Amino acid sequence: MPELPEMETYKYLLSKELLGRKITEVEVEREKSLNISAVEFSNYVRNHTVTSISRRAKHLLFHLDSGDTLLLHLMLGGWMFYGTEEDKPDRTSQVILSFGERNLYFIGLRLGYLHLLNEKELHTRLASLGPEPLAPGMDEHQFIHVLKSKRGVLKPALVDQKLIAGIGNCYSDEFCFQAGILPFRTIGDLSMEEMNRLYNGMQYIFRDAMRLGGYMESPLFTGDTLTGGYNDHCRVYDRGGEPCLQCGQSIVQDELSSRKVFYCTNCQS
DNA sequence: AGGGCAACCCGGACGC
DNA sequence: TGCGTCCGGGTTGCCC
Repeated sequence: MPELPEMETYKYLLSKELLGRKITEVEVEREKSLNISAVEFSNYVRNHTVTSISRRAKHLLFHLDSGDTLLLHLMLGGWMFYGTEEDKPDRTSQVILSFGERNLYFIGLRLGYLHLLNEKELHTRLASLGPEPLAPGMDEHQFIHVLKSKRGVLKPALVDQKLIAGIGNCYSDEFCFQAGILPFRTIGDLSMEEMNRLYNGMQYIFRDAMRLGGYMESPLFTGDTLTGGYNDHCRVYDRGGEPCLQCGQSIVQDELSSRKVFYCTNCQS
């Protein structure tokens, strides 16, 4: 669900709102979303200031002036809303952080979580993640090097967070479509030219999706026109049975290592 | 090493 | 309207 471009959009918009602001109140509706008790969590977080917000893979990191970090993973279907009590969408939230009048609502955290970690714990938690797909060092040579370090089927490799971190079910299909490669191809069978196309597809799709605000369905706040701008731009994901926007042939919905997968057999080979 | 799979979790969509 | 049922899906860990 929320993947790199969606979290990057959250980071961009929330940074503008929250940097230097103090968390005035904490409300925990669902203790399981935390790694410590609700009382401890509140005591450690309340009256601390958000000094910066960063992203690592599909995680969002709220750095506090205490030196601790709130590590957020939205997993499936998690999302956020920032606004007043009246603006709040009619959904149950698991955690609410108040910044004076306005609140940051964490909604739809099922397997998702908001964990309070010190520097060491944070480092340990993120240690197994692979490199960022958009890091400066991730040029085509590095990408191909990383990809070829794994054998097996392409799509499972693309969504493997230990290999490259931040790609999920939707964008892996979009990269493959952009590159004209079927997602169930084997990595070892890909030519250099195809791997280059995959790299360029990843760069293009991710940058385009970030520019347009990702595919989250709900706005982050009232009047937010950025979030979700990419909703109608997916060309294969969740378009099973619909015509391919490039050739008109029906998009195939299939299953690959117990994941949904979408592709066009005419445009991809 | 890679593939397969169960477990985790529960709001909300859907059916009757 | 109201209640019961079941789905979704990233991640981890285990087994083969």
